[in-house]
Amino acid sequence: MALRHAVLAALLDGELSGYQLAKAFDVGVANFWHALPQQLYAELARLEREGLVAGRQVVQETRPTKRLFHVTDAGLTELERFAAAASKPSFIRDDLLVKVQAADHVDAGPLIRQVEERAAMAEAKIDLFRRILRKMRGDLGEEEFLRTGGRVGPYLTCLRGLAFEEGNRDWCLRTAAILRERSAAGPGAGTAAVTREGTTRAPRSPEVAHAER
Amino acid sequence: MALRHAVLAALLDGELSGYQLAKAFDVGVANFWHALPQQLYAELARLEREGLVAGRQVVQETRPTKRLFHVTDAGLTELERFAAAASKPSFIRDDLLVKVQAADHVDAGPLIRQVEERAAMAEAKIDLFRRILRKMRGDLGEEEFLRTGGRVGPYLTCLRGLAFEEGNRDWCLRTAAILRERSAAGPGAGTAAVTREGTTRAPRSPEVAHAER
DNA sequence: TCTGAATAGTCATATTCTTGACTATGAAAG
DNA sequence: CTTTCATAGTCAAGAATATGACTATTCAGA
Repeated sequence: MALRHAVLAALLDGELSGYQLAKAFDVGVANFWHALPQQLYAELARLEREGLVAGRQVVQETRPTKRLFHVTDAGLTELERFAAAASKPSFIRDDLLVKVQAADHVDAGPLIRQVEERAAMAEAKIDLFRRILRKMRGDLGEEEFLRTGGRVGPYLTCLRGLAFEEGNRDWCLRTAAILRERSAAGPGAGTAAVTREGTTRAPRSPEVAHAER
Repeated sequence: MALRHAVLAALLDGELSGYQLAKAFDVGVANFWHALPQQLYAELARLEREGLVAGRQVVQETRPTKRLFHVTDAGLTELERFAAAASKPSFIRDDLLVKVQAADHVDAGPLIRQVEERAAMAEAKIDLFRRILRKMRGDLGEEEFLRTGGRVGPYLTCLRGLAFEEGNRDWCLRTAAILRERSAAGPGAGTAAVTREGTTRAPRSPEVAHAER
């Protein structure tokens, strides 16, 4: 039940429509959470039923009518409660890491391409985050903004996003370089064959094994 | 469907029981994926039905009987296919970031405590990862190991985990320092009250609003 | 000797997230 | 003048994850 709180937190900086929320929680700017439009519309409906957010309809001349949501006092209270409760640790869950884990046993070519692609994506996010941060702090220097500025929450989460993507990029570049070097230097073949004989797949070592079926 | 591949990747380094897998996918060492024991036992059963892993029973004198699993050739082929397919981007999803996003609107005290607690957890993981890396590379220096060693996959994912936790720790310490400073310097109160008047909660700005209900 | 932790594994339920649709409208691009 | 993009939102179904409880045995410590 953290999506609801993520939505509440996102709505703190001003009213947003479901559609705007969906964009914020999608690509790029999703610094602190990620969710698809369907989830967000559903969550907004639930939150409204429970009185934690309230929406008002805004009829537009040029665009379809939308509903802008804002956090109610009850919502703020709930957020307060959530913020004071224990956080569950966060885990990494990344396709690409699974593939790198298996790097010694699979074809290096496609893997290297994907790692480099990821590095490029990280670079793009880094640019984006830097722009967002500049915009948030305005004329002030970072240190000054963090001491004296208003609403540092979004700035801090964006800083985390930036550092994360920098770490991502650096690791991807290094990993790509290493995999390239190894697949070039690999004795004979540069593919999975190298390790299929090289390392032990250990197809049944004796061990303590008494019975076996 | 990435858990199955995470399991396959984890089994590449040698046979493991469901229980051992569960430990690897739980706290700490879960560098590239995280899952609970129930998921893993279920996934192992599925993988075995589909012939991607095979298990052998090992009766132990002192401990309950266990089953050790290893990846079959079909499993290796499937992993190969997975590694060559496109990766879906990974997203951050973190309770603590949601709370920090709302930092300007909630009580700073509990939040600071949690951020510092997280910093300590990160520090512990850093130590753990450093130990694991040292063990993996043995006598070799890191660069040398990455060039010439066997099975660099796990080493690389562990490096990512290390960098991630270092980023975590640094960000947590900085965030805690900033929140502390601000809650100390806050005019009058150091709590949510600061922003409840300070920044705009914008309870209905006029905007384009034609109709409203 | 009792207690708790570690080993080894399972069941059922509930929540959450993802996939793949589908309805509309207006504006810009070709 | 048609296609595509951006806005705005919704439904249904399925896969993946999480929660909580449960059965056993052995070893170490109070």
